[in-house]
Amino acid sequence: MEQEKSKRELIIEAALKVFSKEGFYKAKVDAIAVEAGIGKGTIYEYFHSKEHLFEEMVKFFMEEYLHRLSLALKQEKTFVAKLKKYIQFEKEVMIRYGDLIYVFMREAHIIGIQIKEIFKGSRNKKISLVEDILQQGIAAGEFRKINVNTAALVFMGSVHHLLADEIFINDSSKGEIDIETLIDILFNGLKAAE
Amino acid sequence: MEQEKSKRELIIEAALKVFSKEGFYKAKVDAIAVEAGIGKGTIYEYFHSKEHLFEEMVKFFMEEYLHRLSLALKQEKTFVAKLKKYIQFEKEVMIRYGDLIYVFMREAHIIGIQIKEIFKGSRNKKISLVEDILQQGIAAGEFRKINVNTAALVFMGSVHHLLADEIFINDSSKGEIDIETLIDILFNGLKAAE
Amino acid sequence: MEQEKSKRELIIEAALKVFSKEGFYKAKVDAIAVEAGIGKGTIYEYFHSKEHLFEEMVKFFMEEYLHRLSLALKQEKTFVAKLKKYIQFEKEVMIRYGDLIYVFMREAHIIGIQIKEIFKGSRNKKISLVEDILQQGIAAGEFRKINVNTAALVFMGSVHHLLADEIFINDSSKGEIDIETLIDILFNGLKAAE
Amino acid sequence: MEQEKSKRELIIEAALKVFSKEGFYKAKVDAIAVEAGIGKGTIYEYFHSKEHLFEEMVKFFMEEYLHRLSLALKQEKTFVAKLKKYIQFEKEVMIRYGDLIYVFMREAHIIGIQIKEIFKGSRNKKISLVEDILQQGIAAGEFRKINVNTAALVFMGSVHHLLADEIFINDSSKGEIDIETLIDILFNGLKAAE
DNA sequence: AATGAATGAGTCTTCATTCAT
DNA sequence: TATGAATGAAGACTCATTCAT
Repeated sequence: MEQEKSKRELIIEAALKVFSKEGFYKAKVDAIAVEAGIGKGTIYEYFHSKEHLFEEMVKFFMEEYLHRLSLALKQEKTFVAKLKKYIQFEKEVMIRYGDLIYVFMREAHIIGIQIKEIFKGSRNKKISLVEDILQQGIAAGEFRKINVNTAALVFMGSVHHLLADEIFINDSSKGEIDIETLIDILFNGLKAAE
Repeated sequence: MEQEKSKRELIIEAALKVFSKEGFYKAKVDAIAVEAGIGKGTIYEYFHSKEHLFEEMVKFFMEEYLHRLSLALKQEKTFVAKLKKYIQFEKEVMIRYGDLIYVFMREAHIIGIQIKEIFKGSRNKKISLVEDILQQGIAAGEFRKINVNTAALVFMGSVHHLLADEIFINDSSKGEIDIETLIDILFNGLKAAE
Repeated sequence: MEQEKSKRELIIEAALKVFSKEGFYKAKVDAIAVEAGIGKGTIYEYFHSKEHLFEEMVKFFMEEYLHRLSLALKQEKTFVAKLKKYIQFEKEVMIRYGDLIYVFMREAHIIGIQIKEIFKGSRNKKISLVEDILQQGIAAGEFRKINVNTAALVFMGSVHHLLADEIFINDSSKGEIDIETLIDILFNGLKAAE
Repeated sequence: MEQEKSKRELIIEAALKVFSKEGFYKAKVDAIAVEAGIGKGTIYEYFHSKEHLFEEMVKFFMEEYLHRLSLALKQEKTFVAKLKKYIQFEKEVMIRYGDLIYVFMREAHIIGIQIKEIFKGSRNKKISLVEDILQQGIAAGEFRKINVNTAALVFMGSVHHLLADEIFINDSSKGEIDIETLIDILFNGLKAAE
């Protein structure tokens, strides 16, 4: 039982490596087996099909991702520190796995797997985490009583775009985005002082 | 001559429909031929391979996209109107073609096609268009002298995320994002008045 | 009429070049058209199919080949000179066209074209030419009253093998076979003097 | 191990049958699979491609051929018996496989496979076998001190031509060549006694 | 008569999946 | 339970042939 769970995770982690690098169609089941250090047939002892493995891997990744993000944010006290932690966390994930969530969402859609609900749920949880931080800022009197959902998406989108720009377009594998300017813009806005 | 160009474009447009719906690997050359209303072999009269067709289609789409965006922005006078036009334009493209640029970029990477430069160029042109608008705002004394590159990415990322959230996650195929709140946040910031 | 014959021959000669270099299957009708400097469709005005063109080309080649060989041999008076002329002629053909007759025979067989009779007829004519020379030697009292058919095949086979060895195996594109030794062996035999 | 070698050879032998009958281009991988009584995909477990299979089959055939010829010749004591054995061996091979070596050489050349060296090596080994026999005759004082290389080629070419004439042209599937006359001509020459 | 753009039947090859061991 | 040899459905691509101009 313990053994089986361990092997299952072994496969999922190998799948994560291969699918994130090759995408669903270019990834070979063979390559995943090699990555996991097991026989090809063994994969089919734990998953009905390549699609099923992909689906389970997505679930695993999303849960793990949200769990770790949640833990990371909890480690910080102030909402500013939390926002900066969020940026840091996203940066590390993007450097390691690339723009995986977008990619998985897209591929799941093409494959026809019904995991939209998983993405929706995960995404909403993630948004909630950011909304909570912003709410904390409002409660502290530091932020205006703005629509936190929109604000959360603005923040997340900004971070995502800045990171993607650095990492995927400018090939800066460090993703050295201008955090201070970002925070400044989001906090103080673009408008000139009247 | 005129005829040939017409047939080439016919294929590219069919390819755009099929590739945007199915992605590179799931798309069948056959399906593109059917979509174009021609024989399978005809595609190979105009493109060496499926990959070549994909590459040419991406170039075509990116050029067309930037050209239209540029025209749309020129139609507006004030920078506020331009920013709203940008949102409108992005919304329409995303509703029609989905998150194509992200998708194409990812797939091109996996296929191994050397079109990163095309994306890079296009992306930089698009950023420039937004930077120009923000610069106009600064020149008009309405915006602070902020780093326009970061600001442009913040704006674009915000718009993209809000739209993607509406269209892909919440299935609101209209993408009814909260433009006023977005503009308010970006202009005035999150901070409470002191 | 004159015009048509000319174009037909033009195509056959182009076909000869391409088929002798590429073989039946690898040769493209397109390549033959390019070689002939005409449009692809034009070939089908003169021949029903690739097979038919191949068949007609084989007939043309065999007739031309035998005609020229016959003329070349007639130019020589003595049977020794004729035999040497035969070697010279075979050498030139083999350098220019490769081992075409074998090849055509083989390919015709595979394609399923009924030209075995053509080869049979041509081959028998060629054997007759050599038999006549040998008969001339016998008549002159220079040769024993040996079975001329077998002797002709021995001579032809010897020449063919020596040439093929030089040209195809040892890459000596000149085919410098040891004519004197060949003639010596065939005339005087291998046996030591008693 | 034993099993794998067995399956590999099974495929090669099926390939030999099909390629020798159809030639490289007309032969279908499917047909080879059917001939071998296995699935189409299995062939690709043992060979990268149709070309690779062809190449390996040629190597196999050439080695087997030379090995058997060598053994057959060793069984005979006198050089005359060895020469007759050579003829007998060639006849059997040609009846069974056709003019395979010529054909394979030609096709390998067209396909562009680099097996010319294999043919060259095999051919030289075969020539050596015949040269050794002739050398034995010279050593025994039965043959003149003639150039054995040329003599070997004369002998081999004569045999080949006589057999090809019988088998391919005159459709005598028995290849009943006139061995006595051949030996007589080669031993005693064509010349009339002085 | 001459052309070459258009076609689609035909073939090699890949790879997810099965199943005997 | 774990394996990997065997399979064959599926798909990219080629090229002989047609036919409208």
